Amino acid sequence: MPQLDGGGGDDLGANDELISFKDEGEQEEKTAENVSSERDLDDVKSSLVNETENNSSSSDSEVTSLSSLLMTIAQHDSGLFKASPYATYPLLMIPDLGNLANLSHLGNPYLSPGALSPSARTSNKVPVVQHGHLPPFSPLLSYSPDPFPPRTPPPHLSPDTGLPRTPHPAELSPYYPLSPGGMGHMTHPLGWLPGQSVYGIPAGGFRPSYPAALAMNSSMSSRFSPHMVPSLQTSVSHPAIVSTAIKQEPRDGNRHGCGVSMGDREKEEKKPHVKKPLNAFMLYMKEQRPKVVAECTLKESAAINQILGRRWHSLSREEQSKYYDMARKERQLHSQLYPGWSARDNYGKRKKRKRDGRPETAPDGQITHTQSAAPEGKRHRTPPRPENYEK
DNA sequence: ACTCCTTTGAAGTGC
DNA sequence: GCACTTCAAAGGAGT
Repeated sequence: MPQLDGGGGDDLGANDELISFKDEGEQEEKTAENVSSERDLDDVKSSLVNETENNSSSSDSEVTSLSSLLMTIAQHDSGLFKASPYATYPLLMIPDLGNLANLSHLGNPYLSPGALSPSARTSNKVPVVQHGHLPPFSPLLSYSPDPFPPRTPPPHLSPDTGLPRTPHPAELSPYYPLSPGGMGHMTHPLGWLPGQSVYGIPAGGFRPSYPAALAMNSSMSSRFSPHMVPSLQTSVSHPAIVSTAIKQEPRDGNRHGCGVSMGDREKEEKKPHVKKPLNAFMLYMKEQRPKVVAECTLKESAAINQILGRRWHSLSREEQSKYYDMARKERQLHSQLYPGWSARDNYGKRKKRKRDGRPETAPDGQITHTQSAAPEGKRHRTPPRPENYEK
């Protein structure tokens, strides 16, 4: 494992204990990994493909089972993907919030040079100005102390009236093209990839996306005096926001089974579902999945994820730290955008899973089940984070 | 149409 | 503080 002497001084996760859930076989595999690290990827790929194809055509149910397929993958996966996972590492994440200005020249889609307010340039924190009368995302709309706004009306102002108009994110970031209907078709440069389906956008619109909000924060803060800040009830949604009414629509009349009245239920359904920020591994998966799919023709996500899990473990501490860093920034931004959000809010948003086939009661009283796939003793705990990790 | 599978990590809950 | 649970993504497979 590339990780991490989780010493107490390790700010990557000093308090977290690294529990390897690799079994002994995987230890051996680790050695084999080194030995086979130079194997021709094409050979492995073709082997994988062949075996996969054989599996799919075989009448042997043992062979066709997913588990046997995964065994096959496991056999071939040792040291399989040694290419740097950063060969195409995009500058996806909002860089360290305190260093945004320094990084903006690198092509960060969210920022233009000089977009940050002085406070943002010098602070590690996203400037937060919380006004009770503003919508929840207002924290990102800090007002710039910049006393010298541009004399010419910015694009956010109507050329006719000089009054503020709501800037569309497409105007703020190249990543947010306008959809034909005028609704913002938001895609997150981090992996909310172009063409990816957009999460539910309620009529009134949601808060702006991370990048859009940040772009707004950046650009507007230097352009607008407080009274000029336009409404941000744009028709934009963050991919993390899912309209419950659209994505989580219960089919029965009383899915929650707790006597929720129709009105309450409707309200609940319409309440946007703010998703969890992606963790380091999820970010890694999002980035690497297409490569793995292309490399081994596998499409089954479960199999892909197993491969990605192994590749994740094969990453060096430094490599992993990049993703931990990205994830940390995601969480920071998420918390800035949704200060009151809790992961608990989403409990029960998914269909519950069973544990050992037994129904289980979730914290909210719903039937649930745990990660049945993780065998006893292999269940993971939070591993230590890379060296520069900060909560 | 819906759920499961499979991975790791963050965060929540309960003791 | 520990153990456990849930949910983030993904898409094929199974019901």
